[in-house]
Amino acid sequence: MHTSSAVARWAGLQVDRAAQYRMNTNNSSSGYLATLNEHQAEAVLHHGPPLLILAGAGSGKTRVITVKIAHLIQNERVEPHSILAVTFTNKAANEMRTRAATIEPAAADVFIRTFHSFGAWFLRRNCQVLGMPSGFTIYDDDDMVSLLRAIYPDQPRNQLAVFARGISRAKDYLLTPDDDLSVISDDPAFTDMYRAYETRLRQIGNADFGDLIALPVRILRENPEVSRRTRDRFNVIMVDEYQDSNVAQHQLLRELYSERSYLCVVGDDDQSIYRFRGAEVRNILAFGEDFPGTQIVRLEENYRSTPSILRVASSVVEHNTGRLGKTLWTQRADGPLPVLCYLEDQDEEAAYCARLLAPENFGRTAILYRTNAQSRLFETLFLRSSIPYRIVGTLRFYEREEIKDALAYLRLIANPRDEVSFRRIINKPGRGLGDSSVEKIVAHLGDAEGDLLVACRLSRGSLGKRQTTAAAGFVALMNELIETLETAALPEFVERVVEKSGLHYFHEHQDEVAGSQKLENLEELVNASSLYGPGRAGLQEFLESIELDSTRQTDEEDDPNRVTLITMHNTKGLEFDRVIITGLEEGMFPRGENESVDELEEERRLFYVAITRARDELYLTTCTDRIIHGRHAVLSPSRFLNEIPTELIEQIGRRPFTGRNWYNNEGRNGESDIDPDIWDDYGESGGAAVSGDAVGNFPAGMNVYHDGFGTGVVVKQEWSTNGDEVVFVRFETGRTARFVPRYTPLERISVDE
DNA sequence: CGTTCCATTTTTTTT
DNA sequence: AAATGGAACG
Repeated sequence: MHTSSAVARWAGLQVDRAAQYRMNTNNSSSGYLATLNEHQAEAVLHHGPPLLILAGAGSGKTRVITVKIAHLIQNERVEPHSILAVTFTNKAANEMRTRAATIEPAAADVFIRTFHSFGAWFLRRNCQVLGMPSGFTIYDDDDMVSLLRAIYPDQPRNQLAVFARGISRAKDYLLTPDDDLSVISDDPAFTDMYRAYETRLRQIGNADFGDLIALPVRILRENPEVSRRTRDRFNVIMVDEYQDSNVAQHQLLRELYSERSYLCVVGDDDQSIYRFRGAEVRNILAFGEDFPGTQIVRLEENYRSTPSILRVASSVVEHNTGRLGKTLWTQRADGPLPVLCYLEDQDEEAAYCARLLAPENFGRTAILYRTNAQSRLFETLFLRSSIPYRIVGTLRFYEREEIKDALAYLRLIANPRDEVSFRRIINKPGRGLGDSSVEKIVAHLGDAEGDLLVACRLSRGSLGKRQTTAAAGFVALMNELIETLETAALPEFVERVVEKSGLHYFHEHQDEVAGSQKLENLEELVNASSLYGPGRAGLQEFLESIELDSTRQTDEEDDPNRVTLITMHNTKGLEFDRVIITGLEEGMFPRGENESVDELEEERRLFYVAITRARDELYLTTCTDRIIHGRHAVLSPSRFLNEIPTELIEQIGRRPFTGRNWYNNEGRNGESDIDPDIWDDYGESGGAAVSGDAVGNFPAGMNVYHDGFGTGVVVKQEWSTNGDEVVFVRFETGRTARFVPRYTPLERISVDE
């Protein structure tokens, strides 16, 4: 599914051929080379100075990397375990592992990791030099906010989330609280908060995502011995999707690289879509400056898409400035023109997608959207119409409440200083230890060397009688569980945690009341732990695997004949026969109103990535009306659609008037949207305010019907400067809209009370 | 202390 | 629509 059929066929072919070579000759990858084009072969055979492969979409870069790995092992006699291959996503790492091992079994020993997973591995074995315990667990974004909340209980959550993002961003750029942070935040409080956060996190002994990169860089810079050992360990370093690396990752690479090692990075500046988390396209544009002597190979032949699809992709991305510029070409025959369909609303969009689906193409089709929330409607409809689907990524199994609760118990057992986890579960299920008790306990952390269980014991004097008993009970529970950890197998232990913590009982009850399936989810967590060994080591591995990859890993009933629902970001590196890109409306995609040129270009690159996932067929959909935050919103087609020459696509349905709509016309000063809050005020005042004495066809208070919005009541009526009657209607849906009845089909209705 | 209800708000993408 | 946070109440 991840692999193109062409590539899969090719890889399969190579296995046989490789086997023959191993039997007859003395290991040679010349067979692979025969199937590569000139530039791909050049990239595979290249050695010596650093290599930058500029690989366009679908140009077979994964093939190049995996063949190169095989080539290095077979012909260059490089030890597999001294090869480090870095990717950005777990999915990409898994795929690379599989494909490399298919070509060359010895590649199973190649160190293939995501940047963060490599950082975690490195940190576990070297964090002692920072005085940090190796039993750390990894805090995600949520945990960062929780930690900040523990420090600043009075700050609203979303405010702290802004600071948490700032801290993440600072770490992406290797900035500490001692550095000039004005590029990150202009809030004068930011530096102090960052400093306080760092201090607390170090006390707890855990690491956040940023630390997984930043701390290794620091260790490598400050410890020549560790640095030497690490550089000796990896003779070959390869990095995929380099356009999405951030400054910290770039610096980490510099620390890992030495004159004696071979470095090869692959990337495409047109596919940089992670600027929001610190990715610097500059890393690839100026790669040669940081790694002198760098040679460049370009891969521009596309093996994936039809020319019709590539033309659309190019027409879009050409609107970006500041790109290296490349022209993709293909030998494929022209396919059908991509289709652009104008639809009324999101329900019609889902229905349209459903109509495009048939059992023979379920597995060949992917539906793409900008935000995870957009998957809902498709899910609902597909469930009803029995269309099999799978959702990639969004199913954050480990982010569900009950799972996070159970994980918090596990984490607190793994690290008794984990304050965030402690706060999460100390009173869950309820044991009569509320906020005030928690603060009293936490106040003893100083004397307890940060150990929360010790703090619980120390706080005996300051707590009330009932609370003291509750705290003692909690400590006893934890100690009992710790004992279990040392004696039982991991799943047995996890099951005991779920049971003894009271979560099982609590959710058993909740499930009955709410009809939820939380108990089932908890059981799945127990199952997931069965892959890991016993004791602290096993628990730690289990937790790390979850922390670094929050998507559900169980490849359950892996029926390949299912429609794929996926965010555009998640499609990176994937390809599908048929791709439907949905939600192409201003405000949805590109997202936001007043974004900078840079942000807009990033969205455009995302569109480019999405388009280039398609092999044979491409569909684009855009809606006039969409419910956002529970309210109707009138949207115009994405500006990206205007960038596609009309002769390159087939258009279905009617294109709404550009920029505005028939029921939201005029638009003063070019602004077609009117602040709905203004209308709400009229609604509150009973719709009495009518300027002037003239009575039109739709006076305030009249009940009306509109085809798109249903029934509503006129809350205000006035006359425009050119004499047209203008009415404001508040619909039952809660939405208020402005109409000029002369242009708008608006019906007067009577209402039977 | 803990629950419930009401008002308010909502950057989205991922490691 | 969903999730948060405050206020009010038991």
